[in-house]
Amino acid sequence: MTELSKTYEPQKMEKRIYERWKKMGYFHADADSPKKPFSVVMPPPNVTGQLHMGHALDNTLQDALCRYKRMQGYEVLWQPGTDHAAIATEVKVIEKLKKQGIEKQDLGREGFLKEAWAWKEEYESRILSQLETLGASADWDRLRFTMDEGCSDAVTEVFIKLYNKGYIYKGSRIINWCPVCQTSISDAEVLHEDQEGYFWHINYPIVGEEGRYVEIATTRPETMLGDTAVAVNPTDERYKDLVGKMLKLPLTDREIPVIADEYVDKEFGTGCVKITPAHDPNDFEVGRRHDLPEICIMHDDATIDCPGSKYDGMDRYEARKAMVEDLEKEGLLVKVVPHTHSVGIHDRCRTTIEPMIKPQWFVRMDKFAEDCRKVLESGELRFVPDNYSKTYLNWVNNMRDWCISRQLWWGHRIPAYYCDKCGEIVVSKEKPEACPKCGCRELTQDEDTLDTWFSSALWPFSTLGWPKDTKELRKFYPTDVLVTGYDIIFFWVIRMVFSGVEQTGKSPFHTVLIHGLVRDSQGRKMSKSLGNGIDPIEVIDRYGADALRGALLTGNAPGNDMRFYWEKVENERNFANKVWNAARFILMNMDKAREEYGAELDPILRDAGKSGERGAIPGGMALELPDKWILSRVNELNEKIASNMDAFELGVALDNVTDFIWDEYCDWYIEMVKPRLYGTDRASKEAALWTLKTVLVDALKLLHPFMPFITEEIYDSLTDEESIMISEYPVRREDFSFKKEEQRVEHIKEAVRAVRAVRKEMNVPAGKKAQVYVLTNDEELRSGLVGSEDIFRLLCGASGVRSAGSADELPENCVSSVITGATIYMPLSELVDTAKERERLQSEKDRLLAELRRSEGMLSNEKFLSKAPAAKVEEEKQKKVKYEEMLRSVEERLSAL
RNA sequence: GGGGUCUUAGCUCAGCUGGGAGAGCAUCUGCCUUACAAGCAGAGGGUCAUAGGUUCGAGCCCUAUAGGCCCCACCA
Repeated sequence: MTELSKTYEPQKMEKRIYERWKKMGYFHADADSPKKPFSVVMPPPNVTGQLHMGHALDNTLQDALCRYKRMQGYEVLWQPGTDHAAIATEVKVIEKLKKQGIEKQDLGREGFLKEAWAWKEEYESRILSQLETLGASADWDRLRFTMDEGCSDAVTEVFIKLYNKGYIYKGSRIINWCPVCQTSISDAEVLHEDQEGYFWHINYPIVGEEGRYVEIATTRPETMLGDTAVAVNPTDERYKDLVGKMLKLPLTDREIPVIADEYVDKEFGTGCVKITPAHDPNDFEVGRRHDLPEICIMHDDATIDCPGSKYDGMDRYEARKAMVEDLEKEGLLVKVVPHTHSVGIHDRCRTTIEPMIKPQWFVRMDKFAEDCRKVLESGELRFVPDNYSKTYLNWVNNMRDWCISRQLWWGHRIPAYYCDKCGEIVVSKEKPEACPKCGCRELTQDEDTLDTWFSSALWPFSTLGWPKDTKELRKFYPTDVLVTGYDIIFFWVIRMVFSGVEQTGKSPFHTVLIHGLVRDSQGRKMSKSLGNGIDPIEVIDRYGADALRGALLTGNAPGNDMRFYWEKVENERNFANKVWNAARFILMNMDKAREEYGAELDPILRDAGKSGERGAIPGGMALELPDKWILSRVNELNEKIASNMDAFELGVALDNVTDFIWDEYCDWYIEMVKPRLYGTDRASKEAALWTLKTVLVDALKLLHPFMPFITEEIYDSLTDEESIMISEYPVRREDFSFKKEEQRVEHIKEAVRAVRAVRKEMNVPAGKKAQVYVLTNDEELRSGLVGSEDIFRLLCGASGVRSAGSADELPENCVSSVITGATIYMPLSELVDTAKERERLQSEKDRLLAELRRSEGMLSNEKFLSKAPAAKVEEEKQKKVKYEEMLRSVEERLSAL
């Protein structure tokens, strides 16, 4: 047990608590445990980066789920790890070396990799410690890295299997080339951006027909050096006679044919398209159909590769300018029309992609797309919220072969070897002794590495030891929930799904919980270039991890974007402070009671809040009305929160817990109980203290998945248990259900609110006490209200509560308020303003009349009576009776004035 | 071009299978009441984008329209 400090200072406790959890081994998952498993793999953060708001949200969600399941008695595995982030890391290391005046090539492959590993060690530890600051309860003993030995084995294994089954092939295709990163990238890594550009209309002279031209339009004139044809639509009457003729390609001495192809849109541009098979994906297809030569005219850095030409060596844009000028000089430039078109850029460095033909490795997608569809349709895989199934299918239905080779050093090297003599390809784990075809003993490994996502695709099972048959795999695979943002459904989720199905026969998880982006307060994406990102660690330093977690989860629906507001964090911190002070209040009063009654009280208070029999209401405990009310309320809450959690409505769950603690527990229950704590009735005091503790313990447990630190700190002070992290999640229990009392207290609350409102409206000074009279026919209600005199004294400045049998028994000049089943009167003669009072009653009357009209309208509608459910009709009838009664009271009161 | 999604109080957003419009912040008015001013109490504020339809009943379901956002797509 620790003493609670006077003020809530998260900075002083969070680290200490986290270290203790770690030391106690609470995060560790035991593969031999008999408990039911619950497993989640952490989306591995890149070793290049640091924690941003997206990570904070993603990991808070996972942590909340894991903590919840752990308390419910599951053997929880939250599998953490990091990703080598091939391109991103390689680029960063290159930049770092450049600053030291070193080029990547100078170091050679081995030397460069050494630098990269050093980088990884440094940045990995940084992001991991940031996750700890957030409170992540991941099993750090099982930390993995996409390039560690086991994960690398899995990568090789999968590559070889897929190759042998024919799902991986090598071929010369047109791929996306990044001239800055100097590597191929997959379609998924290309962003399309609309850019302002031009249409250059150029005349290509027809050979042998002096003065006749074909006018083509292009957005990229520099590629004409690689043109090997001009295409027209076969049905285009305008150009029918041209098909088969040759054109002189300007700025060169080459001649190219006019061909006919369906691909050409007659309506667009001039209807004539220059075909550059080596630098445009569509032209590539056309070229293959017509068996055209593929002339590559660019180096890897996007400078022109055209020996003998004046443009050789120029940058692509420099060449464009020079060529346009030359065309103009030759009189071949017809016109220049402004035109916005979509340009492909690399998502990492935003460089304009250059389509190039290169020999690359690909994964065939048709079968895997089918696998992806199947697991969704069978229900083996589902998305929360469900509408992301559509996004997923949309992707799956449009999948093209996946280019997996990268011209990088940092990554998994492709396990393919080439015979130096005959060129035979051998795919194998180890370098073969000799070429199986020609027997040559000289073989060279492929220089390329694999796309980062190739290894992350295996993450759910490679981290559990696959391809070995480990007990971890048997216990925790397939995993339960994958938590991630909608932005990487394609990059990652889909690839994990088909990899899992292919390698293990199962979807790697049954539920994908999708969350949105954390945006800035103006709704913009947080980004480095805008400089509008907010560092989660800074938020934690100022307000604590609990407050940040609360701010990220509260009121947020799955799949929706959210905005970050400091005010939200502040509000969560205020809530934490509220909980803190409520706990202090209870501890204080328990201490006082102990001083008063000695250790006799201990057995009762010790067991309050325990689960099962020990926490049951002690025999002889004199629970009072408010005690039963709050016990009943928390009992219902326990059930409600669990069902919210099970439905992944974490935002709603947190809101409900917050409302309960702040409003019902603090503002009502604690206030109602104060007179008893300050009084001398021992039995009453005991009941109050027992209830205060019991309810607080349950509420803390419900709150723990969201705010782990503060709940642990208080739990530690309040109970003799080891840790809230391993305590039992509260469940509904019959002995805490008090339906009738719940209703009674709701009436008292209504009465208290009515008295407060009237006093406020009448400007009754806060200190002035006034008698409260209750007029009602409801015997039970009367005794309930009169019996709660103390509550009224404390909560709404009443000097007492008396019952009046009839209006005659009331003092002169009362102010009144009609509530459900009763009218409340206060003799405030010197303050009563009859006109004002009449006005208030009149508006109350109008409100009731409107309610009655609505109610009567429904009840006189025969269709409603015949078609609506009986319970609904009955409910409406009761409302009508209630309103009629209230209306009568208001009218009586009006006529009395 | 295809697909998705949103439009609810001044602002940011909840509103789960259709059954009397909610929260936080902001605003206004009182309170330093011995757990908490990082607090308490009270109040104002919405034709739920528009138009139709289904239904006894629509913020919620269907159709169309307007506007916003996102994703995908090879139109030179």
